[in-house]
Amino acid sequence: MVLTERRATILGLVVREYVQTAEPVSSKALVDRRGLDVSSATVRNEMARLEDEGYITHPHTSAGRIPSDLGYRTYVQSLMAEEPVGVDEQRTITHQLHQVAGALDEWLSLTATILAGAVGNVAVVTRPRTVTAGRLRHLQLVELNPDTALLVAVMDDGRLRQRLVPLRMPATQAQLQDRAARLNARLAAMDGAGARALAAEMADTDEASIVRETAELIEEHRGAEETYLDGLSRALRQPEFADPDRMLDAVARLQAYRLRSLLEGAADAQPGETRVVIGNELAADEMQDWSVVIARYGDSDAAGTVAVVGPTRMAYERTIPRVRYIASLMGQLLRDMR
Amino acid sequence: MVLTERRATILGLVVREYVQTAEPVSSKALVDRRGLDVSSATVRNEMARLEDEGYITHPHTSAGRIPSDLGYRTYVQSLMAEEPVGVDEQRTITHQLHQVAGALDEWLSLTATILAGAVGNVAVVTRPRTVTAGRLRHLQLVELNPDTALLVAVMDDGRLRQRLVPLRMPATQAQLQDRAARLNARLAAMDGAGARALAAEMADTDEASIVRETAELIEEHRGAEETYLDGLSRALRQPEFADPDRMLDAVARLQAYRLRSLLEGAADAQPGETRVVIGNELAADEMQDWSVVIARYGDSDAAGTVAVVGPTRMAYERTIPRVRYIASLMGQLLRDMR
DNA sequence: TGTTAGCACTCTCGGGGAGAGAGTGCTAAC
DNA sequence: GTTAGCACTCTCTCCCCGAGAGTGCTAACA
Repeated sequence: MVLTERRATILGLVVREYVQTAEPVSSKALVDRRGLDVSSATVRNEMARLEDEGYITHPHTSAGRIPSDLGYRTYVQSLMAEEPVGVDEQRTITHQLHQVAGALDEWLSLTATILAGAVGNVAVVTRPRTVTAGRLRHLQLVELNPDTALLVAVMDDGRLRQRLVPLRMPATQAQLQDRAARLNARLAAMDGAGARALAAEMADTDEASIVRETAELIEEHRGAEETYLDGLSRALRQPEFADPDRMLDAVARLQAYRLRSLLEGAADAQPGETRVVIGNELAADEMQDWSVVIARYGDSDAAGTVAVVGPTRMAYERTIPRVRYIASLMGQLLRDMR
Repeated sequence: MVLTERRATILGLVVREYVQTAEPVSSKALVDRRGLDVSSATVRNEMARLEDEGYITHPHTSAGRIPSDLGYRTYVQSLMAEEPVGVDEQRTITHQLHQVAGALDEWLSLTATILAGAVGNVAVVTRPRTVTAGRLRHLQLVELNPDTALLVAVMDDGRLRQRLVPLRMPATQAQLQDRAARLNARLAAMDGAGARALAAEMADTDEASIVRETAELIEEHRGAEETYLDGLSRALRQPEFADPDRMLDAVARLQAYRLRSLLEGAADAQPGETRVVIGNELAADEMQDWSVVIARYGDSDAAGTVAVVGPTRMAYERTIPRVRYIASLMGQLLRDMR
C-alpha cells in the first residue's frame, strides 16, 4: 500500500513536530500549529491509517502519535528537505578548522567538537587509514642512553609509533643514524609479514631485533583505530535521557571503543555518500533507540569516518547535510596535506 | 575541644557505615550493626555533641547523621586504618600492567582503567612530564613528496610531535637526513625560546623555516598535558548521581580538560606522598561534593599524576593505599624504561 | 555524673484516590 | 470524503494520610 500524498504530508509533520517537541503529536496540534486545512477528525482518520501501515505508533490510548523507525526511514528517504549549511555556518566552521591546521590529531578532535556542536548530538571522527593500512614509510632510531634506543616508525598514513628497544651493543647517535638508514633501505614500504620474514632471515643481532620490533609495531598499527568523540554531555540533555538509567546506559555505551561496531556498517560506503541507520536497522540489539548518520571521507588512498550518533528522534534534515559537509571538508583538507 | 575517645569511635563508625550504605546513619543502626556496647540514647547524646562540633550533620530532624567535610577529614587524618592492597590484588594489577609494557600511552590508559576498577570511581592519570618540560631531544625529517616533509620531534619526555613542513627546494630523503643531522647538532636540548632565537638569526631558507616550526612544536608541547581517564560510567552508578541533573553535571565536569584545576593542587607534592582533598577543601566552588585522592609518581627528572575523583562519600581507606600503590608501580616502571 | 528507658515530636516516604486534561475512536450528519 | 460531537480511556499531578524512622528531651537510675 503506497502512501497517499496527504498521508505523506501528515507523516512528515508528525516527524517534524515530534523531533522538535519530544512529545507525542496530537491531531489537534498538527491542525493548530502546522496549519493543515482539514479538521482534526480527518487527521485522526489518516493517522489511524498511518498507524495500521506501521509508520507511527501510540504510547497509549489517549496519547498522540510518535514516528516508528519505518516512519523516520520514510521521512529521511522521501519526505525530508535537507536544511543546507548556511554561509555563516560554513564560515564559522572553516574558520575554526583552520585554527589548528598542521597537527592531524588536534584537527580530528576539533572536528568532532565542531560537528557535535552543530548538530547537538555525539559526533565521532576516526583518523584516516590507508587502504593498505600498515606499511612502513620510514623508521628512525634515537639514542636515549648507551643501551636503549627509541625506535620511531612513521607509518604510511602519517601516524607515528614508538617503542623502546634495548641495545646489546652500545651505539652513538651517529651509528644509530647509519643503522636506521640501512634498515630503511630494506624495510621501506614493507608490511608486518614482510618485516617479520626479514627478521627471521637475519642473524641474531641488534639489527634483527630492531626489525622484529618494527614488525610488531606495524602489526599493532594495523589493528589500531583512533576515534575522537565529543558532545556527550550536550546530547545527554535530551529528554530521552531524563531517566538516570537511560543516561547511565548511554554513557556506558558511548565509550569510544564500543562505537566501532556502529561505525563498521559504513565501512564500504564511498566518500561523498552519507548513510543513515535508524533504530532497528542497527545491528546492535541494545541500540534500538539510536540512530547513526555516517559518512566516509578521504579517497582511495586514505579514508576515515565521520558520524553523528543520537536518539532516533534526531533532526535528520540538519544532521545529514552537516555530516556531509564536514566529511567533504575533511576530504579536502586531507588532500591539501599531501 | 578535642574529640573524646568514644566520640572518635562513633565518628569513625558513622563514616564507615555511611560510606557503605549511602544512607544517613541512626544511633540504633550503630548499636545494632556495629556492636557498640552502650545504648542508642547514649550514642544520640554523643552524636549531638559531634554535630555541635561540626563533624557530622543532619539532612532533617528525623533522619540519621552523615559526616561533614570536617568529619571525613578527621577520619582520614586520624581514625582510619588503611586497607592494604592484598597480595592477590597486587598480582592482578601487575599482571595486567605488564600486558602492554613498551608503549607508554597504552600503558597510561590501562593504568587509569585498572585504578578505576580497583576503587570504583573515576581515575585520572597524566603522562609524566620532565621538569624542564619542553626541550628537544632529536628531530627528524621524512620525505612525503618532493615539496613536503614530515618533521618529527622527539621531546625530552619521550613524546613525539609531528608537523608537515612545506619545502621551497625539493629534497630527497638523503638530503633531508643530512639537514636533520645538521639541525640536530645546533638544536639539541634547546627550549622553544632558544630555537626561536636561532631561527631569527638564520637566513630565510627552508632550514630556517624548519627551525621555526620546531620552535613552535616545542612551545606547543610545553603547554600540552595529556590525561587519561576511566571509570566514569561505573562511578555514575553511585547513589549520589541518582538525580539526572547531578549525573549530567558530573559527566560535563569530568571531561578530561576540566580536571586540570583539580589536579593542580598536588603539583608540588613529592612522589610517594598521597594527598586527599575533601569537599570544601577543593578550590573549585562547584565541586564541593567531590573529593580527590592524588599522588605524584616519578622522580626529579620526570613526574606525572595519578588521581581518583569521586563523591566525598568515598572509601578512603581503600582508595588511598591503591592510589599510592599504583603511583609507586608507575614510578618503578618509569625508571625501568630508562 | 554518666547512662538509659520512655515518650512526644518531627519529618520523610509510599500508596491511594480524585480530578483535570489530553487525546482518541466511533457514529452520524453533511 | 469530511466533519462535529461525544463517550471513553489513560496519564499526570496533587493531596492526603498513615506508617515508620529517628531524634531530643526528661526523668529515673547506678
